[in-house]
Amino acid sequence: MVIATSSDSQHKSCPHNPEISCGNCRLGAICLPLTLEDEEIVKLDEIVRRGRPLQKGEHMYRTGDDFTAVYAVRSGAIKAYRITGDGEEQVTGFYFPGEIIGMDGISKNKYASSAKALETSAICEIPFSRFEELSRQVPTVQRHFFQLMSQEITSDQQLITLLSKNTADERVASLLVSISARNARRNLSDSNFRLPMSRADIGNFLGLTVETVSRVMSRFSKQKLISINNKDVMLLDINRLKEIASITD
Amino acid sequence: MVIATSSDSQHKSCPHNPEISCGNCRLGAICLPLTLEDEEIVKLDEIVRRGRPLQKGEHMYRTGDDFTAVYAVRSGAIKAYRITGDGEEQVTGFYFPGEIIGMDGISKNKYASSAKALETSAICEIPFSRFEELSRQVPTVQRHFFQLMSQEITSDQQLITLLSKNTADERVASLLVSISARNARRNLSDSNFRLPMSRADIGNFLGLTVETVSRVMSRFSKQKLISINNKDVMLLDINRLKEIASITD
DNA sequence: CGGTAACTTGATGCGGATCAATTACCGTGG
DNA sequence: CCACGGTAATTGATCCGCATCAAGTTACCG
Repeated sequence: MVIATSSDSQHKSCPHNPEISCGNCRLGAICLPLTLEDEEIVKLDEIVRRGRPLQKGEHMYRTGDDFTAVYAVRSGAIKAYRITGDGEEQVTGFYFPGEIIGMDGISKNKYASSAKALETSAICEIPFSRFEELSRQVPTVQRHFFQLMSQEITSDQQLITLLSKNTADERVASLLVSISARNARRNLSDSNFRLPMSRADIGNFLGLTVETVSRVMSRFSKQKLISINNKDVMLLDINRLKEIASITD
Repeated sequence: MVIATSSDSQHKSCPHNPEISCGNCRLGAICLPLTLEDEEIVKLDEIVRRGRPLQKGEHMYRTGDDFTAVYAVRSGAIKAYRITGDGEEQVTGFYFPGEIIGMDGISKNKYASSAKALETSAICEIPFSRFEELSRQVPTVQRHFFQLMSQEITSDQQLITLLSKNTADERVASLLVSISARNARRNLSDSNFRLPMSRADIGNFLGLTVETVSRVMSRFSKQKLISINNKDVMLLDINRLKEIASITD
């Protein structure tokens, strides 16, 4: 093995490593391959394209771009957003490793939203026409993709409920608990993590201003529910947070 | 033809008439068969089940029921809603003839929401496992269903934006314009219709109280934008309403 | 290390919620 | 057909949570 001279010599263990397949990706258990047999994963692998990682701020796609593919996040974090009639941004979701994004493009064959990287992120591109074909051949793939889209619908509906009924405290607690749960799914700490998005993005997503988000988090901190150091968060009392978020399912 | 003695002798021209197939349903142009060839419509017809009409207040399904089918509304109007952690209702959508409901049940194989009739409604039940099979055989069916789910996602995201950014006036105007457009799609009047849902349902859906909905509508009425007589609405200045709703797409 | 963007904290104001009281509607039975 | 009771809708008065405006403070990046 050649000793690398540049600083990216640690590349092989880097989570953005492109030399990976669905078969050996440690996200297999939560990503698209979830229910697949080995030979089906091979077929999926033939379709999936892995490009260079996106840098922070780079777009995967923008509103109005021709829809060609859905994307699986392999590392990093992505935010999806739309632009309102009067030019404002509305964040519609945050996507973490193992999650699929871009399904809103199917209906009109153009993306209805934009997606950009919140930090350096590796992405698996899944060209849709080839994937559609695979779906027809492999019932479990079709079923699983129906389920993924359905999941997107139910999570959007949860957000609708949140925006319609909940207070600022409840909204912020919900987001923290949600991120915690999604970390747990990836076998990461459910109580100690870094928020990849800005306070502005959080506020935008939750239908609150930056100031309100900041105040709520400060208050949670004073109440010893969380401990914050800029973007690093520690959940000190997850159960209480869940209560505040009034998580039922 | 036998002269009917009972008052439902007008049954044959009634929109709830069960003696109908996808092939002769006048909603074909906007419903599931949209893109299908004649022989494919026949296959779809073999799957679709048409039961007796639902009376006002009757449920199609409830949260937690086993997911077995998606449903097409043939006549009437349906509201979908979930129950929040603290027992409150959150209306997530209204569904009119030609629209498909129940797709949120796919992901967990249980319905995530409940659906009930706002007035007497005829429903086409589409058993999902048989439909899945048809999707695999007929690519256009699969594609069309992907599109329907995607559409549900984008319309949920529009609602998210509405709830997050818009004022009471904008929300109410949006709903009126939306219902108007959906009526137009069915070749009904886009300016003169009856709201099948209560003010409470409207408010719940839009994240407002009954009182606010009532006030906004009264104000719109004073401004000669609409004319209201209980549930009957006439849109007097659709363009202005669209401006208020700041419809872009 | 300077400049700028991100974040925090405080003071004030407003849109819509809440509380309260009529008024209009509708199904039901006399 | 009309009287009546219950529900839905309207209208008014008050209140409160979060937005807005403003002023620091801290992190970040070239």
